[in-house]
Amino acid sequence: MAPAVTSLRKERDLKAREELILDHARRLLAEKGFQAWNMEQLAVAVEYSKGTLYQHFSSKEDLVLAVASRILNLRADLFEQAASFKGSTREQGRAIGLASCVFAHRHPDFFHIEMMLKSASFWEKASPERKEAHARAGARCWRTLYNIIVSAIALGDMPRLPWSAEHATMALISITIGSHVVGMEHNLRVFAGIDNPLLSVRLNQDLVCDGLGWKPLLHEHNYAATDQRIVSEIFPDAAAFLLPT
Amino acid sequence: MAPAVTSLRKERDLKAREELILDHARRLLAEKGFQAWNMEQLAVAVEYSKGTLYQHFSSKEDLVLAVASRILNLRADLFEQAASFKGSTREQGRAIGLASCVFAHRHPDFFHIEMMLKSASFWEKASPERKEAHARAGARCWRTLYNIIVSAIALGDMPRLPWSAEHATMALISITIGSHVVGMEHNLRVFAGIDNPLLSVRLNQDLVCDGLGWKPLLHEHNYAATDQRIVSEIFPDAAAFLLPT
DNA sequence: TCAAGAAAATGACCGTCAGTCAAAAATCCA
DNA sequence: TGGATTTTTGACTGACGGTCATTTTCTTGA
Repeated sequence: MAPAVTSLRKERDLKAREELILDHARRLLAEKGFQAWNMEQLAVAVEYSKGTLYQHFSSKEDLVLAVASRILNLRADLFEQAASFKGSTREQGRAIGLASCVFAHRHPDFFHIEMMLKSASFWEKASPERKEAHARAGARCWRTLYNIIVSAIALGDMPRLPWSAEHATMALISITIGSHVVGMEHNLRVFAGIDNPLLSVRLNQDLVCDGLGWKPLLHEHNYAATDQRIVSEIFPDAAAFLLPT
Repeated sequence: MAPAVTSLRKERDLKAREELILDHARRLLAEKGFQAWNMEQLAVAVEYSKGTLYQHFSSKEDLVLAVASRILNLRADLFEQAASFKGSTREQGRAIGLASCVFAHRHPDFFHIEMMLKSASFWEKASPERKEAHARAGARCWRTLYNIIVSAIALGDMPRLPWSAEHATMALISITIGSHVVGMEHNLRVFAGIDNPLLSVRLNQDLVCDGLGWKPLLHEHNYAATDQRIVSEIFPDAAAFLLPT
């Protein structure tokens, strides 16, 4: 058996190489999508052979899922930062809404990867460990919003009925995902005369929050001021596209 | 030059063969998804050669897009039927909401095809004609809902501000698509304890309609009775899964 | 320092499949 | 009927994901 000190270094090296592979894979995904590159090209880029790639990932899909999970964790990070905003529960919910826009702006390529994950035979080609890791990352996002909504109900900011906290969470996630999907659709944007898709996402989130009766309602509070605070306190570098000029 | 009568028959035969191909392709898509069948298998199924398939469709993606457009037109048919419901504008909107559920129930496999269309390099492999046909089918769905919302605003059922009819349409489409996407996500369903995804779709649609201030609001009207009427008058065979037992 | 054994890296090779095209078959027309 | 035209065919090509026998590198103990 190998000395513990040696095997630890090896493990570290292995982890570093995996990161290297993921970095390059992510770049290729952003630049070319899924089809327009192959494992040989990735191998050349990272300066290892194809066989070595397959020691880290069981398939191309498995690799892409790993990239997706890493980016999804970045989203969860943003959500958790947003949730730390000091204000009413609805303001905290709004901060998460802004976080989803910051994320979309920082990772515009991720949208297509996410759509890919929902389609096709992606999941049956991925390894169980990666699937679980992805589920965990998704759960982080879910939980962050869910906790705020539970607080909102407990504090009386949101009426108890007729929706459970779980369903309110799902509604907000649904409108956010749906708005992003529709916002990417070129034709619909033309029909609806939408030039700033992220603005539509936020308007739609407001709509659902009001529909849920989440107080203070849109017309009861100056949310433009809230947005100012959220941006300056949490996403200072995102002011350019989140706040009206 | 060939006689007109002959070339007409040929055109008809060609069209019939295209339908045959589309029927079988659709079956394969429903049974196996996109990857797990190939053009050779389809050729055997329709009893023509692979080369003949490529006289109708420029690529596998082109063929799948044609299938998708055909199904999307079926959805537009349902929407137009729903829009003919006699009632308030919000009731008509609700009828379209139910139509989207009827569609999801009749074509459960279509969801994955639609997601595929949003991802990857699908569009660059499809022919311009098929892309345009698909855009037309999408526009039919959009327009049906849009017209009702324009009426709603004109009649004062929906406040003029702060959302345009276009944006209200987009919001309802977004919540519908988003709810379907989330409803398909197994993990989220477990988290949220959702056993009937279609019910969530409808609840979320209600949420947005209320958020839009579309009168009569949910608590101002007995929509269970409306649902009864919509189902009996427009979707009589869908009572089993649309109405509470 | 070295040799033997263990572990890791490699890339030639395999099977599959979308898409092509020259040859064959079918159809048309004078 | 036979030659010209159109349509159909399926063998072939190139590309790619994935494998595994061979080679290279590293570890260990004397």
